[in-house]
Amino acid sequence: MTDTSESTLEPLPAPVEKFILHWGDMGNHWGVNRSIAQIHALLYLSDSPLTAERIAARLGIARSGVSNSLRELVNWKLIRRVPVRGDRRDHFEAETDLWEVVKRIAEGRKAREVDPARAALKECVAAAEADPDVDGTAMTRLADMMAFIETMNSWYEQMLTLPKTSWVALISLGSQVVRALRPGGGSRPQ
Amino acid sequence: MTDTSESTLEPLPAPVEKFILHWGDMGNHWGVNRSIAQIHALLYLSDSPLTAERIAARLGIARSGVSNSLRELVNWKLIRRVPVRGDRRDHFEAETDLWEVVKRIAEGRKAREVDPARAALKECVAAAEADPDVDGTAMTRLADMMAFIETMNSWYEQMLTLPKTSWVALISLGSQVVRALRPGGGSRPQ
DNA sequence: CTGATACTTCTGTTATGACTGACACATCAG
DNA sequence: CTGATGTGTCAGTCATAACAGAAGTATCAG
Repeated sequence: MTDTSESTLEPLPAPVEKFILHWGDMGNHWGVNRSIAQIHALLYLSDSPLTAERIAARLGIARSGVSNSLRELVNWKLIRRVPVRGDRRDHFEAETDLWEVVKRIAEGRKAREVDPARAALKECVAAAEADPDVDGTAMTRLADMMAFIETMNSWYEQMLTLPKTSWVALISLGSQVVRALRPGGGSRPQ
Repeated sequence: MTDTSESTLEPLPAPVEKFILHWGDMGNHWGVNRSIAQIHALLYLSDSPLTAERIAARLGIARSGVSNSLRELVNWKLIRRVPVRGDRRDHFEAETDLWEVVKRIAEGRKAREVDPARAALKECVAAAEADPDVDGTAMTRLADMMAFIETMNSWYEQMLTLPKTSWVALISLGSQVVRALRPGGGSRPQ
C-alpha cells in the first residue's frame, strides 16, 4: 500500500474516527442508516467541502453508496452542494448550526411518519364512531390518543415558527419555570 | 372457542385492527420492532387485561414472540402484570396515561442510547484536545456539538422533574410566548 | 467528434434481526 | 407424587435493507 492507490483507505485522526463511528451507530439506532450518519459526521467535522470520492476513501465505503447517501442528505437539507472554482466535481459541506440540524430532521420525520399516522388515526376514530363493534373503552382511548397527538402537533407547529434566539430564551425560561415550580409546588406531583 | 382452539386467529373490529397495524408500522420506523408496538396498541385499546395466549391469537403471532415482547414492554414500564383472582395465568394491561408513555419511552431511549453517546462524545473531545492531528475546525465543531448536547440534556433533565400539570402549563405558556414574540419580534428570524 | 471524467442507477450479495416451533422449566390441582 | 397448564428459552428459518461492483448516462476538454 505504499504506492498503488487501489482501494485506498485514507486514515483519520483517532478522535475524529471515533466520533464518526459513534455518530453512525447512533443514527443506526434512530432509523437513519449508518452510512448517511457517518457521512454527515465526516462533513460536519471537515474544515473544507469534500468530494464524493474523498468521502468514500475516508470512510471505506463504495462510491455508489456515497452518491445515494449524499442525495438523501441533500434532500434533508443537512448538507449542501458547493461549487469549487476550476473543479468539475461536486463538493459538499454540512450544515453546522445544530439547531437547524435537529429542526430539519424533526421536520422531515414528522412529514414522512407522524403526519400520515396522524391522518390514519383520524380515520380510525371516525370509523370507530360508526362501528358498533368498538366498545366504549377503545373509543375513549382512541379519542384520548388523537387529542394527545393533536396537542403535541400544534405545540410543535408553533415552535417551528420561532427564530432560534427565541428557542434559547424559551429553554432558559423553562429552567426558570422548573426552579419556580419545584420548591413551592403545592400541586401533588402526579 | 366453540370447539377446537387450534391456531385460532380471533377477529378484531376493523378500526381497531387498522389502528394496531398503523401503530406497529410507526413503531417499526422508530426503532421499536413491530410486534412490540402492536401488542402495546392492542393492550392500550383493550377494556380488560389480556393473557399472552389471547394476545397471540388476536395478533396472529407466536406465543414465544409474545412472551419476549411482553418482557420488553414490562421493562419499559409501558405495560404491567396484573393478577386475576382464580386464574394462574399472567394478565397484562397498558399504561393509559399518554404523558407517562412518552416520558418512559424517552427515558429508556435516553438511558440506552444518548447517554452512552454523550459519554463517548466527551471522550472524543478530551482526546481531540490532546491530539495535534485534529485541526481547529474539527475541534471547534466537536466542542459545539458537546455544548449543544449538554444543553439539551440538562433541559430534558429539568423537564423530567416537572409534574404533568406543569407540563401542560409549560406548553400553553409556550404558545403564549410564540404569540408574544411573533408579531413584535424585532430580532431577525434566523 | 472523440475521449475522458464525474456521477447515477441497477442488480446480486451479504448481514442483521425478527419470527416461529420445539423444547425445558416451574407451578399448581388432585 | 403425578399430570396438566402456563411460561421462558433456544436454535433454525426467513425477510428486509444496506452495500459493493458493474454498467449506463451526462458533461466537458481538446
